[in-house]
Amino acid sequence: MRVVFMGTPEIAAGILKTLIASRHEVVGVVTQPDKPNSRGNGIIFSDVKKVALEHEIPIFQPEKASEETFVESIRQLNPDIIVVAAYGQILRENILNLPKYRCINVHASLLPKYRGASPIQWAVINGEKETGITIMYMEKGLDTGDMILTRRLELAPDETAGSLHDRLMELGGPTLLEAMDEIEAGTAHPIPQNNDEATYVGMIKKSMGELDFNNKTEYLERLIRGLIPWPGAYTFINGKMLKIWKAVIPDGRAEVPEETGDADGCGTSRCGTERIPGRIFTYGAGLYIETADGCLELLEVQLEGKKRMASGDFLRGYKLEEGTVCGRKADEAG
RNA sequence: CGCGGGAUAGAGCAGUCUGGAAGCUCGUCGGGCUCAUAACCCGGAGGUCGUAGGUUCAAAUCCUUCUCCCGCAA
Repeated sequence: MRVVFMGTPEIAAGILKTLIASRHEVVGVVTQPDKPNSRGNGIIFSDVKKVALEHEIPIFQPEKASEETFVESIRQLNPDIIVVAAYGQILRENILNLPKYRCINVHASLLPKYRGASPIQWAVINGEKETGITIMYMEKGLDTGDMILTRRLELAPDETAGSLHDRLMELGGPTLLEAMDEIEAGTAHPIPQNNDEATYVGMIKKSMGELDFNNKTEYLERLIRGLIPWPGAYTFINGKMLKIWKAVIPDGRAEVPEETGDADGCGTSRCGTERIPGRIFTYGAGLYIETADGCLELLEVQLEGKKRMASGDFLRGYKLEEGTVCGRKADEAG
């Protein structure tokens, strides 16, 4: 089939690669406009654009995908189908109804759950046991179209959004090709989504990564995994940002053994009786931080301006004073 | 030219302001001690102080250039 592909980030780029390697002909690629580089000068291309450049496929970067001039240029490519994966813009009917086989979408969740922009992260944060890829027809609503194909995937106990992203990216390509085969052969049997079971997730914001240690250990540990590699979970230590790249629940326990002398849930006797969420301390060779109901062991951290490193390395160079409490540097303003 | 931090032994850092013998905590190697240990003791190896120039009797340190890494803001 003649395919126009629309997508932007890495997961879309991975699916595009699979598509290019298949028997289908990718006649055009649509991606978000270039953005200024994060630091210094220059601009940065989307991952999808890089792949398209490598394979010398025509690239379109409209500010708005509903622009009539853009729609017309897609029409002239005469695609049989348009494949969309994490493009980042809402498509209107002037695009949706353009190709013979319409537009299909690769979505990284088991719809109707986790409709929206960040299904991968939330699957991790919510501690889901499984997630997957759904291929569906697109319609006007947000991720509401009829489902063509679903593939499931089990989450590992230490799954991060990054690792899950990679696995879903691998799963997404073949699933897409399979669905396209069915569509072309006329054997696809799209089934409508049960809207009553639908859930929505919005875009991940940077501020979501600021840890509130008044939460439970279990939740914090999942949140940290769900925000890797972006934006990353963080707190503040002595006014400086401390990113937490990897943390575990000590001994796999989150519950506080009550009325014991060392009731901190870590099996340590360091916390004493008074609980101060956010207090950071060392015990043996480990680095820990207190939460509402126990403590987290920090394994990999990154101080503002530094590289990420194992907590042991961090401790070797950082003068950690006893009783230091991490958290917002609120009182500095006065 | 958006703001800022950084580059010193395999790792993490101090030393730079106030120029004057290359240090610390670990790791590593060898030896010792112990029923035992993330234990302790003794000893060793390992660095053109990111690059290129300049100032100076003397530069990790002061001046200039370049490269690379990172945080923030977008």
